[in-house]
Amino acid sequence: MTNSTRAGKRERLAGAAVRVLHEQGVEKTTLADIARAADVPVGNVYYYFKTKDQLIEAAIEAHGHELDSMIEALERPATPQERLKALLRGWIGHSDLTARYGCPTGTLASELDKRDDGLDRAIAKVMGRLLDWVEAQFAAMGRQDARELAVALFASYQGIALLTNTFRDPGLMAMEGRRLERWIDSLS
Amino acid sequence: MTNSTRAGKRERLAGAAVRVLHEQGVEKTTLADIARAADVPVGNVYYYFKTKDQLIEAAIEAHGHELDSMIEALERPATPQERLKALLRGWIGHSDLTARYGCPTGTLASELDKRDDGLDRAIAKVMGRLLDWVEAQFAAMGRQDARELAVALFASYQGIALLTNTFRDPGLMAMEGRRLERWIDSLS
DNA sequence: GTCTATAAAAAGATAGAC
DNA sequence: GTCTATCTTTTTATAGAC
Repeated sequence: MTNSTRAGKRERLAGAAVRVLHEQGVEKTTLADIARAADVPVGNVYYYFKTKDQLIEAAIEAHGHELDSMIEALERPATPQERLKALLRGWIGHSDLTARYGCPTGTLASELDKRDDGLDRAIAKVMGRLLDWVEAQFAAMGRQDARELAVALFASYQGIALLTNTFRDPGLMAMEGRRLERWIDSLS
Repeated sequence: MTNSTRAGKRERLAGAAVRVLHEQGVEKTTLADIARAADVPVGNVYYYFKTKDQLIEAAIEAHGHELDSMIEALERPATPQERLKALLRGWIGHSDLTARYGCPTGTLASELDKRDDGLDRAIAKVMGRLLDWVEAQFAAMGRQDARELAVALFASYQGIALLTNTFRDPGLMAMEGRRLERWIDSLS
């Protein structure tokens, strides 16, 4: 087998892990679940990842790359206000998935915090990159309190994702999303 | 042994479970952990609870009673604005604990959602009672959009609790708490 | 009613055939 | 490099002595 095939399976496992960890949570997910989703035999997983931790770490990295791509796409709109609203609309667009499984980043962060491996720091870094991007938008709007506003917006999203998930009601996310859009408009 | 002793151990187990589940999470917590915290032999747990699920359910109920007591205490201030700000200050007062373990209700809701027993509905009901109380305060302020405001406030709290936990920074909670106090004042 | 010892099941990890 | 079979550990749950 060539190296490219090897890389392919590794990435397939990491990609499948992102999906399955979001749907089932870290602790309820077995290596067998991920292997099945990636169409790889269970025992073979250990050729690519020495431990379950290393596979989770790869999943965090893969999820981080997805978020980085999202951020890149969000750079298109001309004004920071429009960019932030595009972010909000992206979140609202996933409200059905959020109602079922919560925010992928938030649920992962919450669960990894309970483990004593260092993986909670990895997901914190990923979340930090998105938070920094939001802060940059508020700064571009000329706000001195950009960090505080970024934390507020991000917290509102994480919180409404949790409520949407807990009450299984995508409508909550749509309602709060509209409110946050009005709030962003009011800041200009 | 008398019934009162029996009830005592049952409640001690449920109370210990509330604490340990908050600190370690549902999935990382074993019955042995809870038994140790309650000072009860492991095997004896099954005399009081037939399954782990039933013990978790009792913990949810006990946590619900704690929240109900908190709500009762929050009724003291004369105006709804003061009552909401008292709630905020209570949250801020727990920011160190939140930085270490997250919001007890939110982390529980997030984790229980991944299980296929029905316990996620139980924690949703508990959270719903607090949300309803917040809504009642906004309604008492004469707001027609009381539900929307209640969802927004509660989401902000749940979200900032998650960020506070993820970044291990109690200061985030203090900062957002002050912002929310100003926001409540601005609504009158 | 209380507790110990142990069974049963699940999941992570490894050895070794191919 | 790939995969099967199996070992080990952990944790839930039960049987039965006291």
